[in-house]
Amino acid sequence: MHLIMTKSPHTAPPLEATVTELSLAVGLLLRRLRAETNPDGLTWSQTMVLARLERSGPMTTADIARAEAVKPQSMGATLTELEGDGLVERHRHPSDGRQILFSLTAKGVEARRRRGAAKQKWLLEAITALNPEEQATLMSAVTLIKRLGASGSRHGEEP
Amino acid sequence: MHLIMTKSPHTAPPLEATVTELSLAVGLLLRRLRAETNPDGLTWSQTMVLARLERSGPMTTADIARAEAVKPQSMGATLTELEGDGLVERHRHPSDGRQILFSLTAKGVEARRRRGAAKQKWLLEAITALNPEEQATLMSAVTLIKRLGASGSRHGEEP
DNA sequence: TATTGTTATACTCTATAACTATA
DNA sequence: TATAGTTATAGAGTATAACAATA
Repeated sequence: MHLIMTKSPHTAPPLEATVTELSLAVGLLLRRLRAETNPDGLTWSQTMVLARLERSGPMTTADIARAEAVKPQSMGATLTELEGDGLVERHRHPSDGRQILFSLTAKGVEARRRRGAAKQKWLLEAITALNPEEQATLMSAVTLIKRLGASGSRHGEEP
Repeated sequence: MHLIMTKSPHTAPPLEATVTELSLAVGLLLRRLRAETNPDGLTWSQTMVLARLERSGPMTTADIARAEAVKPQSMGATLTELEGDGLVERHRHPSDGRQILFSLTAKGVEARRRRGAAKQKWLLEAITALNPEEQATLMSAVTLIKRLGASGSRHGEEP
């Protein structure tokens, strides 16, 4: 069991150190993920949206924006790119003419399948190299980080 | 103890799901952190560099770039901004005329102190709201995430 | 020749503001 | 009037490429 220790107990309450260390760690990992995203010419953000649609099924622009904690306009831009690449398609909402549902196309599903094999190999290997206890800790932490990411926000929760 | 379960056991090995879920969670949290960074007019990246210099002492451009997993040119831009704001200052390296050491100025130290109190209040509160076991899990995971972020890379390790 | 840093340029991601269409 | 989405513009954060100075 590894615990983060601040250099001296009097600097700050441990939880403040955790905020800083968590921020640094998350920033570092995300930059690594971003830097390596690209077997299909997809950016990291595009990949994340595809992953979410695959997992959650058809969603509206606003729904995806809420889940990813970005503004609808920003998500609209990403979806337009993905649509241009033929990876997602739009459908009219059955009862509300304003809303538009996005879902993966066959090509989008295929892109997800290919990625599963090739991408983020380094991260998969790094996680595989952890011992079982560490893997369990990481998986538990993922749910906690999601809660933190969704907490105290005007944003909606993730499904 | 919370475990992430994939919807059906046959979709993918659990560790692949962990890669995806970890990516989504980290992306979400980082967007929240980025969005809220700004009591002093500092951006998130600037804040992270100040935090690192505070923790590790004087570092060269290349050192910081390695630690943050960005290119030296990118870090150079960030450091130039911070220098322009009077938060960091440069010093000649004692033995190598090519290298430049950056350290916090008094104003930079003050900015860190003020931030400790005010910033990322929502995250500190969210972490405080976790139970002790969850907090311990999170702290353990921070060290794991740092290792993942540094793994398999041409980048150096973090101090 | 290899390394550290700088300058110039471009792309990704996201935000804010103003607008249109539907509820 | 409130909500979903679109269009236009801007800024932050990086990257790549080409260069200068030092080792």
